[in-house]
Amino acid sequence: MDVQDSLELFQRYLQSQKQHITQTRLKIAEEVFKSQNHFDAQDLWRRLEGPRIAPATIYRTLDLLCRAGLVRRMELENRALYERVIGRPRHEHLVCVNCGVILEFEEPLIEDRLADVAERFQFRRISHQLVVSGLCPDCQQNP
Amino acid sequence: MDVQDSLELFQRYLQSQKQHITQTRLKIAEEVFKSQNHFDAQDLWRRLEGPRIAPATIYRTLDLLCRAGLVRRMELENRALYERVIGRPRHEHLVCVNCGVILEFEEPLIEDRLADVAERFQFRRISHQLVVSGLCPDCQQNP
DNA sequence: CTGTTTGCAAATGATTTGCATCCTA
DNA sequence: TAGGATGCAAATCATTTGCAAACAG
Repeated sequence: MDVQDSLELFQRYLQSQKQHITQTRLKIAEEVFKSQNHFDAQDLWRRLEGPRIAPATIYRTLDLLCRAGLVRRMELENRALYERVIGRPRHEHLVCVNCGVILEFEEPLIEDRLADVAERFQFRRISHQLVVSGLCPDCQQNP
Repeated sequence: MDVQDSLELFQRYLQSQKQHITQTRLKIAEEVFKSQNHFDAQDLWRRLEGPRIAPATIYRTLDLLCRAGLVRRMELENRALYERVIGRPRHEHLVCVNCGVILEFEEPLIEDRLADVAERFQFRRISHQLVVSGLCPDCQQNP
């Protein structure tokens, strides 16, 4: 699943929603699909300096990418982070409250539990976010 | 665990931190401990109308209550909700993206998994938040 | 008394919105 | 060519901060 494949999925999503495939959207999506880490809307905007893209458009496009299921948004203290999701295993996050480092872990059993819970409540799941806050190994040493 | 007991714990916390026990802090804490539901800082401020309490003080006091472990803060889309934690079983949340209703569930197995993960990463947990977004039973009927 | 805490008002900062113009389809 | 998409700038809105006055210990 490389950048081109992801872009194609995005285009297919736009078509399915009868939305326009524009240069701006492709430019933003490409930068997102090239990302290796978590980033916020400002980061992305800075990385796209050069082409004159408005912050508003960044937000609008990130929203589209989330709806398309290609990007995940996670709410942290006072800011939202995004990450490419497509072509990556499902995972959750450990966030260090001291240095801010984000570690990822996979724990399929949790997903199973959530499926049970949803069924019990007759709740139709769309997404979830699990964030564990604490101290990473480094910050336990140097507090 | 009633309001008085909770207030006492708060006072004990303040003393342990060498912070003042003020009328304003007690007033806010009391209102928090009386709450039955999730609320945001604005809600709380509105409920305290009458005594002239500044929003800034609400935020500062909520922060203290969280540090004291008596209140939990949860990050939702574009806003933070708080809930009284003391004297209640640990639980996670289902949030309906349509009507906003918040359902709670207990799932101790998830906590166990997180303990394992933390050990594996040598990560010292402080707190976590798990929010499942989706459609509640009602909103599946009337979309 | 002396350092904290508070109210007030102003500052912040991320995100959203209104709108004229531009660009897909 | 028509209606959606974009850039721009202004508007929002929750939260934070600076500071003089009020208060707890």
